[in-house]
Amino acid sequence: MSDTHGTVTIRDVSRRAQVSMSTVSRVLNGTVPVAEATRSRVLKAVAELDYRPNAFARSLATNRSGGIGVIVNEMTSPYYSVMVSGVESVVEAAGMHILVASGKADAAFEQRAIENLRSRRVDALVLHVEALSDDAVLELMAGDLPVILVARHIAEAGNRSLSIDNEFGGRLATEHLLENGHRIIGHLTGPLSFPDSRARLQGYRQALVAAGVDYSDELVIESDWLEEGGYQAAQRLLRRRPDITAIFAGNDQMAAGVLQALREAGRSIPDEISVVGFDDVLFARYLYPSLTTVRQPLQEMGAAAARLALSALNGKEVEVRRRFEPELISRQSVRKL
Amino acid sequence: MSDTHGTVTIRDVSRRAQVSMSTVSRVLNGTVPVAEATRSRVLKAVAELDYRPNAFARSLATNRSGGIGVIVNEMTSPYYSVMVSGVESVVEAAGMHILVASGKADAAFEQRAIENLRSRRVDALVLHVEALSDDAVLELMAGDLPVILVARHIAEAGNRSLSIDNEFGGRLATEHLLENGHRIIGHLTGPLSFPDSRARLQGYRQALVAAGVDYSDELVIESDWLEEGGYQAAQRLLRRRPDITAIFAGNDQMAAGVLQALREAGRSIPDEISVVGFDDVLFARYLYPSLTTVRQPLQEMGAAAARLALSALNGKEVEVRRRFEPELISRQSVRKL
DNA sequence: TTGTACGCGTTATCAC
DNA sequence: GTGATAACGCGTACAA
Repeated sequence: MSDTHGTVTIRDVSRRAQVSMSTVSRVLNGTVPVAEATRSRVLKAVAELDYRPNAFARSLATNRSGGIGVIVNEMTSPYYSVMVSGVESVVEAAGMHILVASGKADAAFEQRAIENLRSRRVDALVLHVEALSDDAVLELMAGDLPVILVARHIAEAGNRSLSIDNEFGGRLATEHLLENGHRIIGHLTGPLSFPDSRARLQGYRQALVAAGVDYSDELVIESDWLEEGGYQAAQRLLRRRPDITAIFAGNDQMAAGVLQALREAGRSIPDEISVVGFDDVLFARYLYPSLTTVRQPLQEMGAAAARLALSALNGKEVEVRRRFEPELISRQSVRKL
Repeated sequence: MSDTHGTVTIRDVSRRAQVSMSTVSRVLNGTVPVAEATRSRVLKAVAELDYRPNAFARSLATNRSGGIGVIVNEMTSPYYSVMVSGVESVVEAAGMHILVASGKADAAFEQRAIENLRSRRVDALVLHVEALSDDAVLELMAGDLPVILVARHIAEAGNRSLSIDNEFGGRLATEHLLENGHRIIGHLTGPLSFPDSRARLQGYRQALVAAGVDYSDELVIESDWLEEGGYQAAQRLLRRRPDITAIFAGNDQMAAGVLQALREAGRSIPDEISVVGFDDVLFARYLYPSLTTVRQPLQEMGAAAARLALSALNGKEVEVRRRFEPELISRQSVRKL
């Protein structure tokens, strides 16, 4: 009826159902068995009064917020938002929620974001931090707040760190080109300060060697993950080695720049030059030609991280994969030689 | 030193600073002036003990969570995430945080999402809901929780609803094509059940008429916002009117499908046919040719919504723009005839 | 300007 | 299986 006369509390429910507040709490939380008759009486009162538990009071009593903190570089990025959505699906299903903060791949930002989420009293943290040092991360993990590390391998973090096999991904991309008959394959890396860049480069190199193709520094250019960087690097590569027949870009954004540079140079794709990207971001399929790339299972990794976080909370051990393997997505930007 | 022996509370600080708990509270919240000497003594104690206020207790006492709820169709969408980031920047600057939930453009989902955020006790709600009826929205807004409506105009919502002038956007796109000499201009709409679709169509029509070009149903096809839909609709359009020289797609995703269909039909873009999209999502610039489109000021609108929400909380009136105007972003997909 | 004492709504502990 | 009651940590009248 009239729910305007102040807030309905558990005490009101208890009075109406003629039981103690404790019993109401038990019915609602299902912690301890309650006689069926009492139970339904309580539920009836709850419905009639339209009672909603006060999350603040509950949190104060349990010292749990029901929130999981998530940190990624940039939540607007199509790349990270997929990971976040993986976390969310699991967390949501557990009746909890997520709080997202941006780290901007900057140590100070990341530190601040962590502090921020802590002050909000999140129950656990899922971190994708790129700038923070291993030591800082480990120190955080030593605290009492459960922390799960995503897309980053730190040996000392044990089973609390999930990672992607970037080396394997680099191999996948390169092997795909080799299998299509390519022998002169350029590679654009992200900044080599990123472990991901180095691992992908390593995979590229391994695949070449395994196929009996000599590795050459001349074919590798360090770039910056960005479209413009890919554009310029591709131009340099074309000047250095006009005989190149394929380019493996370290991410899709650089690949977009590569496509543009090739078009401007009058090289048709994939007829004259093939291109492979990395990430499989949303726009990869919209590029022209649609981009063959290496997909990272970000959604799955986010979900696994969430499961680990929840398990750390309820104490139940859970089996999740800790090393994720990328997958080749074949589209139109590669052609058989 | 040792911060492992239990939690530091405001009582510990008060004892150490030789003041009452109230005084500590005052210093921390700056509600009431405190003598400078006392103040610095308190701050010193806070620092020494590394005291962090308990957000739960604070919320229980103030009945404020510091959280602003945000609902969008899909938070992974590059489109909506921009709006969310607009909200976040303002909310964050105010020392608060956001909670995001997905509405999936489905009334039941939207209702559930709202209920969910309410149970988390958010202090205000920023809503981008497409399926929920006007009545349901108005009923919600009649409650005690401040609600700001985004990208949706409901007259009865008064100054709590922000909207984009889609009609103007449709005019912009069409006028741009007209100015470039085009006369036979097709238009692909989203589902006409969406007010946005109808408004953009209306703008298209107005621009034609204003330029003395007859409007023809034959040139308009209702589609579904999706790439595949745009692809098929473009094919139909080409069959109906092979003499068409330009297509205005109701959003960028359909425009991507249009580009593909045109390529397959052997019509070069923009030499034979020009294309304009709507939204300016992230991938618009990566399409080939890069897409001329109509940008929606989503970031700004999100920020304005956040400011309104905060103003509703602290009672201070604030001036914000309530009607937003889209803007033409000229790229490579349109050519002068 | 500062201190005292109570209330916020729930869960947990202990008794019955 | 159920009830009484003491925390939980902070804000805030009210008093001094």
